[in-house]
Amino acid sequence: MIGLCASLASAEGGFVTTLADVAALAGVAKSTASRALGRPDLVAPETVARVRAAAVELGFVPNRAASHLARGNSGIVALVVPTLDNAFFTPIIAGAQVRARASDLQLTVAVHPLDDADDVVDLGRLMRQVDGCILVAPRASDEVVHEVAAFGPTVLVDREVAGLTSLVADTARAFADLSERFVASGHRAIAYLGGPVGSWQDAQRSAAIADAVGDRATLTRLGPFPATFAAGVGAADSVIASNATAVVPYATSLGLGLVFALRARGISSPGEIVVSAERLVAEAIGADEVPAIDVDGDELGREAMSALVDMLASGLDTGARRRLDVAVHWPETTPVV
Amino acid sequence: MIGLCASLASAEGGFVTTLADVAALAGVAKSTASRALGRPDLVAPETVARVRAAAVELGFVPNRAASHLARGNSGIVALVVPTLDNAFFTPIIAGAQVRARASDLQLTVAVHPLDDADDVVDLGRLMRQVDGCILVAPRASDEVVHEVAAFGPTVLVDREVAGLTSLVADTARAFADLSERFVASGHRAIAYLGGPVGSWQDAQRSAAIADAVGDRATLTRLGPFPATFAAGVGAADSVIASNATAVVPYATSLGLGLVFALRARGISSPGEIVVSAERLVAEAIGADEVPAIDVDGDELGREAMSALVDMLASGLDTGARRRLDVAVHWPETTPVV
DNA sequence: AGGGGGTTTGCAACCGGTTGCGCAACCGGT
DNA sequence: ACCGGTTGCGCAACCGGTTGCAAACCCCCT
Repeated sequence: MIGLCASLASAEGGFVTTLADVAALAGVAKSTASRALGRPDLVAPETVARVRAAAVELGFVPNRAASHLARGNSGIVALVVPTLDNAFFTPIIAGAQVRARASDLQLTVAVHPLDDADDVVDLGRLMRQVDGCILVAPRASDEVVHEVAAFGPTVLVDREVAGLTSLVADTARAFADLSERFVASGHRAIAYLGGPVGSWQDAQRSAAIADAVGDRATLTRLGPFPATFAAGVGAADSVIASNATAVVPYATSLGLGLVFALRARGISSPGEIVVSAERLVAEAIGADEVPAIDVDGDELGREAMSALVDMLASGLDTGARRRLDVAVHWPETTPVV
Repeated sequence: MIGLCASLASAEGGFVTTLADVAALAGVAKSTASRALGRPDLVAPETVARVRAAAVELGFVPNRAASHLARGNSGIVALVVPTLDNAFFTPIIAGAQVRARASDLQLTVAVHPLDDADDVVDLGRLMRQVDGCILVAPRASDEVVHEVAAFGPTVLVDREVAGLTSLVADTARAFADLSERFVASGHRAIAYLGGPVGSWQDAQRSAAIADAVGDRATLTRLGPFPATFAAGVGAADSVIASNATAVVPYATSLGLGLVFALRARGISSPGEIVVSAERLVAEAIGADEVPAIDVDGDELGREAMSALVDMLASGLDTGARRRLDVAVHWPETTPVV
């Protein structure tokens, strides 16, 4: 802890050791100590060793504020998510957090739906304070995304926009895979529960499924629906009306709601209607026989942060687009028509 | 954004304005400008106005690193949670985040189960870098909590330890309330699904329920259980064996698992067995007739951060314990025995 | 022996707010 | 008009790393 008032400082052991102390103990100049710790390649190995030993002995912890002031950066990166109420985002945060700490960066999580262009002003203020940003903005318009990205180094997550570096979970591919298998195991009527209006992923997934199914089965696209449990419950009737025997829901919560509502109507799932799910939910439902996808949100966050760190280190934004595989779990016991 | 390399800086409008610029424009010394902005009571009102105007005109954003360096603090507070996989913690994070930003503090979320004394060392390193800490450590031992708190200003959440400032949701009180009402509406066999070993809240809740029920009904305490869906499923048999007509589960996920398993066995809930729930889950189950509690995690986080901010500002740790009311939702339609 | 190139190290000037101290102007009171 | 007491403001010294620049030194080659 730093700079506490007396009553609080009492909890604190002793004084803060500075780089100057380390340098003194090692018998070198402050500058040499700094380089020995930060860029050892510029200093004689023997000196590096001495300085390191001194640092360890004194329990030296560099003062971030001083470092950032001198380097002219903030050491903070922002992670912008639309909401915390969706279980899809929290693992991303956790993953990004871990990777950020590994690179000694502070992560600041900003909750911003960004569905409204006004938010950009707010966000702009925040962005002036950070070195870079990971943007999870599934529903923002391309323009808004561009505006935000213009503030500085930005990595987009789960969404692609021309010219910007992005990292997406290839859920569309996984959904295509699922529908393909549904068709292959005899299903002739498939329904896709579409996601929220304007969702980039929804467009991708919808297209991928249509492509995969082709004319080998009828595909009913329902929606758009918000990614909520309630919406899933509400979708049950249209699903039944569609006569689909297999359903691929846009989101976890949507599917869970549907399964719930179907069961309430006496329709077993899996059984009469197979609803694909997300791995964790499949486990929760207690059903091993549910086809499921497994998006590794943690990896998504980690890799996005990696990309941002690289960007910050190299100083250039390659605009690269990367897609992460999404595992598909296809149980032996999946009902066949 | 600060300090970008050329290719990235291109995205950036112009130069960073410093306090010196503001001072120059206002025609005062840097020191006066600093005071005008930070401690207006020390400066002539007319001067304050001029400086403020200059600051606005130049779009001045103070450099945090410089400020922290000069003041000798870090502007960072840590929020330690045992895991992110539990929906109980995320609203706390969100609430704390909001309040922290309002006080211009960075929040760094550290995931630390703290069930192992070794973690303290890790955490110690982190704590040297921050101004204070909010600790959510439901299962850590009192000793470990004390050790962590010794690092600096600390606010405990959802747990009380002698001598430390804490803020808890009075779930125990709510649980007592629930059991009381169960008894009043005729239930004569009540079960409590206990939480994880060593949980402070579990001890509180268990005791509060026992106290509330007294000898007016039989109370079966089951557990300990981890706060997971699976554990809830697994608890179904013992619940049935207990002949309880009303169940109060320690945690949301535990109750959800139980309801699921009961339904799978053809036992309706609510109906034959009433399982109390958490408001959001009750909604999800689609059952308005479920007695539910409503812990405002957001408020918990917000108020905890408030307490920490006060502590930091005043410089003294009062060791105050505060309890937040937990709302109890008791539907008209709750089954009566 | 003299000179070139490379490495190692120290000096000192930053980075941009904050704050102790001192000077000056201004107050009402005698 | 003189004086102790405010009040308002500026000077300059910090806070603690970082880095450009140049000095000192090494090895090797001509």
